[in-house]
Amino acid sequence: MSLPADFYARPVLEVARDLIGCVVEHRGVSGVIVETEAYHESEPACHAFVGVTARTRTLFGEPGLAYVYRSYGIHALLNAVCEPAGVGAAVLIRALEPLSGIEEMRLRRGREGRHLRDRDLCSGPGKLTQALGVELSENGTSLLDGPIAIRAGEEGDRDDVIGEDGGDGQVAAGDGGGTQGQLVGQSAVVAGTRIGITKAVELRWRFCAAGNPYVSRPWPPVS
DNA sequence: CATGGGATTGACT
DNA sequence: GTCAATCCCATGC
Repeated sequence: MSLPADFYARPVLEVARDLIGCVVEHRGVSGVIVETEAYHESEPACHAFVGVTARTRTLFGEPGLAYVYRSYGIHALLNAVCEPAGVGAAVLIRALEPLSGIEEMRLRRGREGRHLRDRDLCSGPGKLTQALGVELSENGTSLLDGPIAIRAGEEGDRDDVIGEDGGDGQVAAGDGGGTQGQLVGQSAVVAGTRIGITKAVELRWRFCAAGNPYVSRPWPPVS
């Protein structure tokens, strides 16, 4: 069962957090979402910041649509459109923990895929679309009953978010740094700053499964 | 119509 | 650590 439209028709930050632990399936392979980022029309890092254009049309569409666009002229990046229709917002899927069809993922990752560890197959937004076989032409398709499916994970509630704070941008002081890798079941989620953007860099709108080795980059940063 | 800048990755020094 | 690849489209003249 795919997640319903109501799931996506909520504030994009909630959806981004709740998608951690959910499962994406496409063309015979699947993986658990371990990293997401939220984007909203109210902040300049979001494509929808400029309003409705040919490029951003999907972003302003129905919640539960797939927004797929080309990044750096090379990669396809996969997003889930959120909030009510008319509001430009989406969650970028940034990393997966491969679940099924791993050999197929290796093939789709090309020559190099054969030599990769499982943890490197989907550890980035461009890598996972290649491993899943997601293409630009799937922009605007439905995540509810289209070619790309997202369903709830096996785990139950995952309400506790580590690292959220009063909004002053400080990282919650890492409890000595040594316990970051301790999993509290699968439910712990850490919030941090988004990657690869130049605007609104201070917003901590990135969410990762705490201590999960399949994320694109660790949080907190290893400086 | 010309230009510039990416929500990245992999190869290379 | 640096850097090129590559293309869509928003912006400005």
